[in-house]
Amino acid sequence: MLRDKICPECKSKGLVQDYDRAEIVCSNCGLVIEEGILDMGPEWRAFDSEQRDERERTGAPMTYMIHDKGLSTEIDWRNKDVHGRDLSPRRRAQVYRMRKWQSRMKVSSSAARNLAFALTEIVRLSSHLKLPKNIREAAAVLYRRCLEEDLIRGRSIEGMASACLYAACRQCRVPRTLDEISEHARVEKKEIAKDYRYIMRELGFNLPPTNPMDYLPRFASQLGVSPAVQRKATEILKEAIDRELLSGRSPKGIAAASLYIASILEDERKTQREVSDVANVTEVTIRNRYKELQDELGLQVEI
DNA sequence: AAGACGAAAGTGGTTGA
DNA sequence: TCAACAACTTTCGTCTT
Repeated sequence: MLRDKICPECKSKGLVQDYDRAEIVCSNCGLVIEEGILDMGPEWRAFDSEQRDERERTGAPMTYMIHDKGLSTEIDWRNKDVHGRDLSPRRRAQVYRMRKWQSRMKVSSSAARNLAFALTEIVRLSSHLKLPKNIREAAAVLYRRCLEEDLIRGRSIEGMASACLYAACRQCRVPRTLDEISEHARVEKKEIAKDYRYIMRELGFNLPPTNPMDYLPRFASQLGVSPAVQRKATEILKEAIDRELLSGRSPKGIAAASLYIASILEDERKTQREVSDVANVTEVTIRNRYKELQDELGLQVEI
């Protein structure tokens, strides 16, 4: 399937995985398409068929997606042997013990599988979103807690993993919007939001609403404005927070509006369109917010 | 021509019965 | 579960630079 992909640079087919350097590269022009891929192959090498037989254990690694893969042992619940005869008391006690251990093993190994799968999803997402390591760690810790509290059952691992990452971003005050997360996630925004609320409720977390301030640095750099504008926007935001103008408004919109005003005040005017693009809100929202800010803070912004 | 403006209708999420 | 509601979006015509 990889070979059918077309290199965006030279338009030729033939992408290959370079496992030693964990990259997907074009065999024609050498363009690195993706870094940090995972090697799904066996970790040993065989130089002839004898070695292969010797080293092969249970075949190729199984996918984490499918529970069990039929590899685990089943112990019948009836106290009969293969001929249908009753077991001796001694034998029966043994079977009881085996059953008990069997079920314990199953629980722990399925939890481990679940965790392994969730962690790869968290790693995948956070590398797409270019999130720092500490956020990944925080998300992983959160997910482990969800597993311990048995919150995953009945929900999709992908959804819960994405929700944990979203929560970790907010905890660490490096907010990514739900839109940004769901753009790369394998589940819909709706589900992530639902799972997020669920996790917060069940774990007794009480994260404050996102502070518009946390969006400023990212928006400012995407907009390409000077630090002066960012500083000005911060001032405006502080003032707005003091006057409690934020309640009920989307943090993105407020962050965008303050940047817009700041850009005008600092003579680095950006259009509403440009600002709305980086913040992913409409121009109308920016207009409404900046009107409010202007009125309430008594700023005279000459257009 | 591009940007800003604002009205009006539509959308998705929250809240409270 | 449903309706009411506020915030936000979409769309579009008009005004300003």
